[in-house]
Amino acid sequence: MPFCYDYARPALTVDCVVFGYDETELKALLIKRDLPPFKRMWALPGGFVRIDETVDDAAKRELFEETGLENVYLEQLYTFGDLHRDPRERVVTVAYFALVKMSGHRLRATTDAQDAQWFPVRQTPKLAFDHQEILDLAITRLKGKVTYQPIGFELLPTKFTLTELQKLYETILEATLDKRNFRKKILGMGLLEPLGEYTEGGAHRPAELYRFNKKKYEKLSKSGFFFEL
Amino acid sequence: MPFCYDYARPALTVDCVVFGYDETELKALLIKRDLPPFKRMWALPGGFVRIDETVDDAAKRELFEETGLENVYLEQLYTFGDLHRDPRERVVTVAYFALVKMSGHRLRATTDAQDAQWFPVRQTPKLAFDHQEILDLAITRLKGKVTYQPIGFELLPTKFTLTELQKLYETILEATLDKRNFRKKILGMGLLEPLGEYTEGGAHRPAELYRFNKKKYEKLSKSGFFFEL
DNA sequence: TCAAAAGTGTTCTTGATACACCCATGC
DNA sequence: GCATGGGTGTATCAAGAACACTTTTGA
Repeated sequence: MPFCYDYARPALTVDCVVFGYDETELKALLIKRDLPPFKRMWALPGGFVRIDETVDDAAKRELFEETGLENVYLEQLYTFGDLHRDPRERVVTVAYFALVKMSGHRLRATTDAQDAQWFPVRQTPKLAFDHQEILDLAITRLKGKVTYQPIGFELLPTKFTLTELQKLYETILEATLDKRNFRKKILGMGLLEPLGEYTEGGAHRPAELYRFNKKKYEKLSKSGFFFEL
Repeated sequence: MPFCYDYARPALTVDCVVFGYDETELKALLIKRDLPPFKRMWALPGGFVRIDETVDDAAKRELFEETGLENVYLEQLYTFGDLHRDPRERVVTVAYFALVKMSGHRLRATTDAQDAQWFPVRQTPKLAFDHQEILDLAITRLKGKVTYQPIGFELLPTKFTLTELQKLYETILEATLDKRNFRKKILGMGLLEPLGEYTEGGAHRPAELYRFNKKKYEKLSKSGFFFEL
């Protein structure tokens, strides 16, 4: 059933930059488009916002439909409203970025997507629409945010070693960090719980596993505590 | 000429939180609505995004049409996409915030607005739609941003004294600052040019006037300089 | 016994904070 | 000459940066 309006209105979509981390590299999840325009080209997962769902819900739904991911960290990034982003017609998109624990989620390609794959964020194929611009902004935002909000943990398994955590930060920040200073600072916040469990299997001393105490962070946060790396 | 679509699409609007500063207080510009819904209630200036203009342009246009302001600092804030923001129909709005030099602009109420007026940001009347939520987010953002980007100058006249600048920061941050430390830091960046001109008319020693050197900031910025208060 | 990563403290340097008096003007 | 806001420097303190060796394990 078609709908009619007095004035033409832009279409509204959502697109998600999904970040994952696989022990050495920061990756973004892309889907291969199954439909025109840009058929068979790689793009960010996304799609139209329905009339009866919030924009946030649309982002969650599209993410799930196109990649099978759910219950992930999702945050609004920016709204892209240039005129010719989409060759078909006027489309405004609200971009989101998501952080997922790669180890804990299984991908599946579904609706509208032939395929879904992880790419190193700095070595992606040519992307459809203005998705490269969106990806670049998401990387910048992640880089900026990770030092003053404890969102890095969303990219790691629940249990992790301090070295893994440090490598993650080094990867995102594209910088190297001093091991002792890093540990001093992060442990000094008192947000990491040592588990008394250790990695096994390396030809070297086992590393202790830690867990991020989110509840404690939220409590401290309310009483003025400020996470900063 | 009406337009038809296979699926109903949300309407898309822009809304602007316009900040001004009048020597003692941070203010927001509101308009009194001339049309339903919420007729005769105060609201943020804004309106529908046209099919042939970018979202940024829509924000500029609405700001100009409803308040007469142009050439002001304007930045995208957040997109609000809940279901029942507007009682008429589904409307998603892209919110912006603007910073204006109150002294240098004359207001005028025009299209869709009976009246436009400045209100202290923490003492606004009840607002239409979810505009209070938008205003609150804008205040938070301004507060967060002003310490690490030199946007405060957009709220002051081109020539200002250090005391005026300090008062501005104190107002936005809702905190008091130490005079000597403030001056040391801000002058230490080398972005303020002393003009050798002085205020006149007070029953006290005249204060030197300064100007913010935006070009110098942009140049330094590219070579890694980071503004921080 | 060797290789490989884990773990651990101290010194130095830098930037943040705290603080009080003299100056120029108008009335 | 006094009231008002403008302008200035130093000493202390806290946090960030730099830096090297010992421990534990598997092969």
